[in-house]
Amino acid sequence: MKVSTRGEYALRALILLGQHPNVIPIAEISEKTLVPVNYLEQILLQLKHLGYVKSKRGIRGGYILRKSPEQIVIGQVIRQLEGPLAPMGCVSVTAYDPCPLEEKCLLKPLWTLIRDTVSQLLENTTLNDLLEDQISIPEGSMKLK
Amino acid sequence: MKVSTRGEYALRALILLGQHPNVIPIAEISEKTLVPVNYLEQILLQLKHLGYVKSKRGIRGGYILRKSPEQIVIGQVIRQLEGPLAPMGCVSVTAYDPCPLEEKCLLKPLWTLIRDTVSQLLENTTLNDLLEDQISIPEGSMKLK
DNA sequence: GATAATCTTTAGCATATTAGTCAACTTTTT
DNA sequence: AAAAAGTTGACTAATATGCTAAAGATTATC
Repeated sequence: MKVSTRGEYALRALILLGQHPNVIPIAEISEKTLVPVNYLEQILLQLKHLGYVKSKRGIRGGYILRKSPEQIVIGQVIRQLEGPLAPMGCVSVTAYDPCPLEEKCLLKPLWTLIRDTVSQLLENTTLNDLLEDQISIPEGSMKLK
Repeated sequence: MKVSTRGEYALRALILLGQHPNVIPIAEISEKTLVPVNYLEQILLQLKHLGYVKSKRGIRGGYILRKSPEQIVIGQVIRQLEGPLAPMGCVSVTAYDPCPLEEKCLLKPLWTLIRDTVSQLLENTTLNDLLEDQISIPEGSMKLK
């Protein structure tokens, strides 16, 4: 049930960019986020292609947010960087992968519930929520049965 | 955010065993769950060492549940078979792994929330719940802010 | 007690993923 | 022109995953 470094690193970079309105060179992002420069380049490039950031070349170049923090949905970033949020292919909406057992599978409801829960959580969190440190425990939290 | 086949297969086997009160040979479990025999042997062995099942050797041998379905907590099975439920080491209770950013990390609250949510879900589901197909969407579902 | 079914255990392998490095190249600014 | 900075792609090392092979140990039944 892990999130890979790629997603984590991307979010770190986005947070840093969200905290500063100006262009920041990769080297500085790397320092502040503790992500190796060369690896970070790949990730920033991908974020650029996805439209989250834009880059400026040359002597005072670097990266800057393209979308506003309210428009950047964490769930989407993670999905785009490291694949479906679903724990199993059989319950993935973005990468459905059928399974021969499916019909009478007693596990599917559980995987579905997990998928829905995690998805709901991440789809309703934006970069802005993170920046404002507004993540909190939902009120009437999870109850089964 | 994937669950590996190992956890999935273990649960499939436990479900099958939970559905039958008698000893079932590996070959039959393999057929019914669609898991390769040799791989299944490893997994059942691990489940045996963990105390979930017991085995009977010889000509009418096979596997049978050791604990009752109510006592088998899905979250624990998954954790024991494939490691911590937490999405990141920095928020894992069973395998905490510090991170230099931690203090001012704006991501940690999010990871914590995910960990707590998934954990709560899986820790409150037993094999019995699966057998009775009683997994359902929690009432006052997730709300952020 | 032989034997056949079954469990037990170890070793190994192929593939995929992850994390990261390196180096050459292009663009832009000064 | 030169320097700073982004762009790109190839390449590597480590690890995890999914699975196979095979030899050995145990036990129920005849």
